[in-house]
Amino acid sequence: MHLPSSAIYLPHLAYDSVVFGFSGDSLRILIMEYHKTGWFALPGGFVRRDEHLDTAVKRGLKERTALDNIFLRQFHTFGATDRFDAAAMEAIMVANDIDPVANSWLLGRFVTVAYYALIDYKKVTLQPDALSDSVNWYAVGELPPLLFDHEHIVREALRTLRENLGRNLMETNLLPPLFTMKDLQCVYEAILGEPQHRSSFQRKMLASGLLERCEKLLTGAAHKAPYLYRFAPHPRSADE
Amino acid sequence: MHLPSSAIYLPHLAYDSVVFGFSGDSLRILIMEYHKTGWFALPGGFVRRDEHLDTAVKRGLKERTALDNIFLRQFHTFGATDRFDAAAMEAIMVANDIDPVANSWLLGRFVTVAYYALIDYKKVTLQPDALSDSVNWYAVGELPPLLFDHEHIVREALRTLRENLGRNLMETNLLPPLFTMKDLQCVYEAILGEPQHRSSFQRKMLASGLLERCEKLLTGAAHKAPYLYRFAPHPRSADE
DNA sequence: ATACTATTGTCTCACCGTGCGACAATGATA
DNA sequence: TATCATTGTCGCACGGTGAGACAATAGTAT
Repeated sequence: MHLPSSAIYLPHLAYDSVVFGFSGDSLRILIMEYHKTGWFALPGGFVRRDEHLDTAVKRGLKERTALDNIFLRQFHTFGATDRFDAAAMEAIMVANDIDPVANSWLLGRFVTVAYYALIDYKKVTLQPDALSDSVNWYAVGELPPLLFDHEHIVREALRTLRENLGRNLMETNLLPPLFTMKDLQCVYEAILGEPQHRSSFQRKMLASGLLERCEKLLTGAAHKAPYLYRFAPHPRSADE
Repeated sequence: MHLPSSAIYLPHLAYDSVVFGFSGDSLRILIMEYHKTGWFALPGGFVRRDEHLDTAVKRGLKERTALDNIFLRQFHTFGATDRFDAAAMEAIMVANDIDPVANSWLLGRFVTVAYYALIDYKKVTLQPDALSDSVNWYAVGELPPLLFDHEHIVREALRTLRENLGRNLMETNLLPPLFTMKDLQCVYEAILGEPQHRSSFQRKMLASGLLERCEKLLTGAAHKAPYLYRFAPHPRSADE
């Protein structure tokens, strides 16, 4: 079986990614399940010796989601000595017919750099890797128990995402090029986990200078046709 | 000469610390100068194989400042492939009579986890390490040219510090246990780099619920004696 | 064609935080 | 006792925000 080798990868250094998906209503996270163990974990990987850290994470994400140009942010590096569970890792290797002795570098301690990503999960075709049975979406709040310190990592990712929502959303590709104010509000509500007041939300968004209003929307809905908006290529400040 | 060995430290992983100091008026940063090279860099170090990442940073800081219980926050991990300059590193080793061949692990690529710290520089006795002539304070904005990507790291540290000022300041030990509103305002102004309006500042701080007011201050100053404040052990919310 | 319904864009109002200036209180000094 | 510098507080104007109200309108039912 093809396995990462200590010759090409930096030892003791890994990354994990918390991939948030959004599809109109709920916020979910990408979780992978290891072969024959029933264990769940965040998708992660290793960094090649001549590769930019950010590039490694993009590469891993592309392998699993077939998506390029993903919105991706590093948020914390976890370096506790007890965060890694060598026994669990060895069990995973055994379940996958990997020789723990020949690959003992995988049993050592790892410092992991954690990233979060935001993608539209309707656009994704999930692709399990060599070690995993499946990669699936789980609603935040209904996650299975995760290996290592991955639940902690998820909590920190969600906290950071909520703090930075305003600054991030424009680049996330979570919305189509043209969208209604209602669409935008749904994204905010899914991520923040609480309803937003319609009229205040609209006023705030319009005042932010991040949006450009376009033409009308006509699709068959029994009500007034809403405007379409797009993210402004060059966000304007207040005085324009 | 005593030198870190690849047997005790995690390879390819380092930390760098941006130590902000405050002494009543200006904000400064701790910069070290390498022996016989005239080159400046941030104080940093390596992580022992059985050591928590955070612990490694605390250890390094204690060696240089003799301070314990420092306010310390991780803010970013820098993982570009071109961030390290092997030629410069080799020159430093030669200037310090270190054999580059026997210590070639130091010439490879390093991913560095960056932290910032906030300390009161009146309480510090600076202690150069084995590789450095001196450790000194430099005002932000008057830094010497720094090695590697350290200027970039400093900019990011300052940005993060300013964003998180409100949440952090209580734990920084930048102020004595009891302090006046004026003292607090000076800290804010040094860090933010711009003057604050006295009365608004006072109102905002009192409303934050982070402060407790104590008795009067009597020290000889030709004016009304100001109240003394301390940080509330259990910050109260608005409704109390 | 007309009435009705659901949704949307906007307006108003009250409230709160903030920049900014004014004023009184007060400890030290002359 | 008078003066001064600094401090605590108050008032005002302004802008952002939560919350509700109302008119506009595209589709649907009658």
